[in-house]
This record gives sequence, C-alpha cells and structure tokens, in this order.
Amino acid sequence: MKITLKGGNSQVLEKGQTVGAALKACGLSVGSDVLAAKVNGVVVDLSRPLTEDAVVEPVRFDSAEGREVYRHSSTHIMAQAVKEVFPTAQVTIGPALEDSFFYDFAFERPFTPEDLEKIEARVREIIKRNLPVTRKELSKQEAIQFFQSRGEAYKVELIQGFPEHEPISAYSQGEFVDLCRGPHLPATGHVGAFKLLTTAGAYWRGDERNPMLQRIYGTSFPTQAELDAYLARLEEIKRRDHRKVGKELDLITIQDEIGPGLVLWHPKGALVRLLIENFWREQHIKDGYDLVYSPHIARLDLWKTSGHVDYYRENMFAPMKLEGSEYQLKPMNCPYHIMIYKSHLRSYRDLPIRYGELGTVYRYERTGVLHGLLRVRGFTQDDAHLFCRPDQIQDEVSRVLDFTFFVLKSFGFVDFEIFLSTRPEKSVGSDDKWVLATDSLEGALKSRGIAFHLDEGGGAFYGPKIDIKIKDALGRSWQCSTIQVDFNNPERFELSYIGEDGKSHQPIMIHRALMGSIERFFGILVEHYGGAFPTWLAPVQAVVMAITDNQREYVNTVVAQLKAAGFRADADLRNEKIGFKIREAEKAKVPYMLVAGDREVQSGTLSVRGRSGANLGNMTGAAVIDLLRNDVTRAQPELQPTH
RNA sequence: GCUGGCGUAGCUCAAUGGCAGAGCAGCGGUUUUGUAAACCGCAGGUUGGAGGUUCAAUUCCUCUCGCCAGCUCCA
Repeated sequence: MKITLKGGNSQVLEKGQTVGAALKACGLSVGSDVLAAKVNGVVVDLSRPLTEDAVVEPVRFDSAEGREVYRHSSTHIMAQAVKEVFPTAQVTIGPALEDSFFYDFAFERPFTPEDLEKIEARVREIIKRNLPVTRKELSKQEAIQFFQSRGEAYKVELIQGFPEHEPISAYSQGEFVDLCRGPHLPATGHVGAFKLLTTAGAYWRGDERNPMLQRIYGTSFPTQAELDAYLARLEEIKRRDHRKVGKELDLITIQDEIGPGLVLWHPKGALVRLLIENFWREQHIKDGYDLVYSPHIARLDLWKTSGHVDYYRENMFAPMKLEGSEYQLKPMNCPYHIMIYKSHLRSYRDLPIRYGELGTVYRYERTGVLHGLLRVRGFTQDDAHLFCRPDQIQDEVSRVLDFTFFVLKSFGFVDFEIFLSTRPEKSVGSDDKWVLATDSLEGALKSRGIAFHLDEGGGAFYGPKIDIKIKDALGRSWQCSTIQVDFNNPERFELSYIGEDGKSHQPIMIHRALMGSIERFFGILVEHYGGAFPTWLAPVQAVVMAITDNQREYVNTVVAQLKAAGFRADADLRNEKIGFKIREAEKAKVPYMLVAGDREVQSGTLSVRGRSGANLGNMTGAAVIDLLRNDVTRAQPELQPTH
C-alpha cells in the first residue's frame, strides 16, 4: 500500500503497519508531541493498523482535533482515578470541551474539595505509570455483557441505544476500560500538566427528570506554563466580572429588596448608558429609522393576538386585572410597533418602514438562570421592526448588516462570527416565503462578502434569521445582534399594504436588535474593557488634581474650561497627597489625570497622566482639550454605514 | 425549577456553642503634600428573614429569601 505524508513524501509499506509507524516511515520524527493522526482526513489512534493507500498527517496539540484527543484522554485518566479512589462510583460520559473537559459520575454523594485532591493525586500517579492506551472492538452483545459485569449500568444503557451490528469500541489503560469512540493518546504518560477545576451536579442525559450525576471539570495542557496561562486567564475573567467591576465603579446594583434580575443604574452607570443610548438614537435617525415609544403594559388581548399568551406564557409575568379586563406587562415590543403600522392604510410607496425603540421589557426568567446583568428580568432591548415588500428583504437586511457592524465597531468590537439559521421542523409560513426569505438573507450576507456558518434548522418557527456573535478582549463570544424574518405576526395581525396593482398585499416583517439588551451589552462592555471605558464612554473623562491648597483656584478654572468644551471633568481638591488622588482616579479607571502644582500654575500648564501610568508631559488647558477631542473622535470609527 | 456551596459593618474578610472583630471606606482632628495608600482618634451590627434545640446560637436543626457554580431553560 502507498502511504503519503500530507505535504511530504510517499512510501510503499506492507499492510498492517500502524499509523505511527507509517508516519515514521515517511520521515516524520514522531515525538510525544504527536498525539494522533489524520488518515484521509479522519482522526485516528497512532496504533491503528493501515490496510490501504492513505494520506496521513500528524495531529498535535496545536490543532482543535489534537486538543480534543488530549482532553478526551485526560478525562479518561480522571475517570480511572475516580474509579480507583471511589470504586462504587459509576462512569457515565466524559467529553472534551474547548479548553477543558468533564466527566459525569453516578456517586452516592457530591465530591468534596478533599475528594478532588485525592483524585488529582491519583491522576498524577496514573500519568506516571504511563499505561499504554489500547483499543478493542466488541460486538454490541459483548459490550453489554462486559459493562454489565463491571456494574456500569449507565454504559450499558448507552450501548443499548447503539445500532445493532456495528462494532463498538472500548479503550483500556491498565485495569480501566471505557466505552469510547476515541481516538486517544498512545499512553497516559503523554499528558503533561493536569488540574481539576470544579464540581457540579448534572442530570443524566441533561434531563431534569433523570438522576443527578456528579460532574467534575478539569483541564490539561502539555506544559505547566500553558496550564498556568490558562489559569491566569480564568483569573482575569474573574477580575473583569461585571458584577464585581459594576460594584467597584459604582455603576449598577441588583438588590434583594428590589427583586432578583432587576437593575438599579447608579449615576455613573446611568451616564454610560445614556451615552450609549444617545449614540444609538442619533445613529438610528441618521440611518432612516423612525423612533417610537410604547407603554410597559397592554391589554392581554394584544398578547393573545400576537401568540405570546400561547407560546411565551411561561416567560411572562402574570397578568393583572384592572377595571374588569386583564393587562399584561410587556415581554416584547413587536405588537406595539405592529399597531403603529396598522394605524394607517399603507402604500407600497411607504415601505420600508423602520420603527426603532429602546423598549424595556419584562420576562419571567427562572431563578436559576439569572446572572448579573447578562440575564435579568427587566431589560431594555434596542429593538426595531422593519416592514417591507418581499422584494425589499435583501436590501433591507444588507442595510441592517452594514449598520450593525458600524454600531458594534463603534463600541470596540472587531471580531465577529455570523450564523445563518434556516427553517426548523416546526414552522409556519409557506415554502415560497421561506425560500425567498432565506435566499434574501444569504444574498445579503454574500453581497457584503461576509463569511458565515450555516445553522440548518436553527431558525425561529416564524422565519429564518442571521445572528452575529462578537468576540470580546478575552476571546469569549457573545451573541448580541439578531436579524429575524417574521411571517407569523403579519399574518396574525393581518398586516397589509396597497401594492402598485391597487390590491392588498402582506408585508414582510423583520425584527432586529443590535446590542440585544442594553443591560447585557453594558455588562459585556464592562468585561471587554475591564471597567476602563474608552474616553467617549467614560463617566468621568478627566480629574484635575491640586497638589496643595495653593492651586485650588487654578484647578477650578481648568475644570470649568474642560466642562465648557463639553468634557466630563472633576476637581480633586481634597486634603490628600497626590499619590492618593492618583490611586483613587486609577481605581476609578479615569482616562486622564491632570495634576496641578505650583510649577503648572506658573507655566499655565497641567501635568498629564494617562490611565495606567502613562506620562504624557505638560500641556496647556487648550492642548488637553485637543487631546481629549482627538481621543473621543478616534474611538468613533471613521467608517460609516456603507450603503 | 433541580443539585451543591455561600450569606457577619458601606466594601473585603475573621470569630465553630460562651462578651461579634480587623483592614479599607465614612466622620473629627493633625499634616500642605509632586504621579497607585500620611498620621491620630471616633463612630459603625436585629450575624439575610422566620421558627426551633440549648442555661447560652454567627456557630446546631427546620423552613424561607437571595447570591454563586453548574444542570435545565432561553417559542
């Protein structure tokens, strides 16, 4: 058989040689960094025998596939350790995650931190034993018998769900045998640095009616340095947590007395929010939206017409009775915008119509899902509804895409991931409509040269959608923006417009949100910047500090000058040393610190210190204003919506 | 909603059945200060809430509210 190393030379080998041997024969030095191999594009164990011509390629930790193999073997080692330390624990499933892995065990009690220490010690020992990992294939019957004999009821249940006549693979390392598709590392000694992270409860097969299993999370890396870097990143995520930073910077609180998931915006947080909202409104008006307002409650009948009572009830606050009819706190803005549309007879000439609103909605979220600002019960959507003719969908969506990227970039997000979700199994609307809408969305993405992932069947029941995920400074993705075509509401509310032909037609409706929820977006912004907002969003842009009481008057004059120029500046005239004032301003993440002592008063300047200690030298008040002005305009991208 | 952990001063955290404590912040004073913490003093509490066990509960038990980590959910 002819074996070719991808991008390298070929060798003719006898059948039955292992993949590892083949890689070597092709001239590759196979060290412990080679974890597995791709044979004709499929990742397999190095110990797999080859039987026919193939292109082979080493898999290392630097690829997603390599990391998966590495973490998967790591979780097997952890499972082996748990079985050795706690023989009564039953194994269930244990997959690799992006940066880590977990394994779920059926055990009579939760694992304690002391248990984890014991398990981790045993893991190190198993790594040291350097047990070879071997694969064997069993028939379904053999597999069931084998795992039954070992008392692994969950494995048996899994196998029973497998197809009848396909062989089932199991991997063993020493005494430990696990049902597993593989592939795996050649031996346990290939794992370098290992750490158990946390424990958690998790339902068997993710179903809350099933027994609760004990999940252990862990991670592993080839070197201690890589593990340390990962742990440092986790620390950084903790440091930037918007709940912590929000409290430290006095931006927002969520208080028990007010209620869970309900946010109080303190003056500084409210100011940042105001700046976000002002920007949002200005840009929407520029981009051809009509801004509207709608009330927080409406008759329950409206929500019956919209279908929310039928399909969304469990996420709605209970209705309240008033004057013999029921009213509902709004979970969505769309019905109101629809009613504004319906308040006139519309002509095809009026379309598209774009109604935008920073609309506050209330949703009853189950207590367990609430999470700081990222998941709340009362929040403001940057919502808009576009009503257009079917032939306008693509242009409208292209326009929204341009606008979305413009807005997101303005807030400092530059990495995006785009998903196009198509028709799910349960859906409303004719085939024609779905095809037209889906083609229009795809056409819009293509017209802008935007790469996207296809999420087949991931659309809403009422229409296809485009979701945009942003990546923050720590590389985490967040879904904020969504553009959804809706065939359902125009139908339910019997929307119409008079076409060129003088007949009545149904408009297409598009829901879209750019930031999603202001609360959530604000939380993400706080974490993205670690509280150090860019100057245009900073609640306090500059603090002018007096060294001694001698400069009080001078400082006040400078502050007045900055304020007159439209900047947010405070004076710090307290009886404190300059080091203390600097420290406080640094902790408050103020972008500019302007120090005035006798020298500055003499020369009519300020000693300018940037956030995080940058010494920007001495400048006049006018020069400081230029500096701030530059900084503020630089943060707003030169780019404009391109349509 | 489920599993586990947690809840003490404005904040961060001590005290494990026996008088509730520290640092920071706050207030008063001293100090007039040069780029991330000057010094002295004062005040600050229904230990999340309700009930129970006990001579005695922050500590043990029950219920409840909230938070945290997950699970589930997110038409």
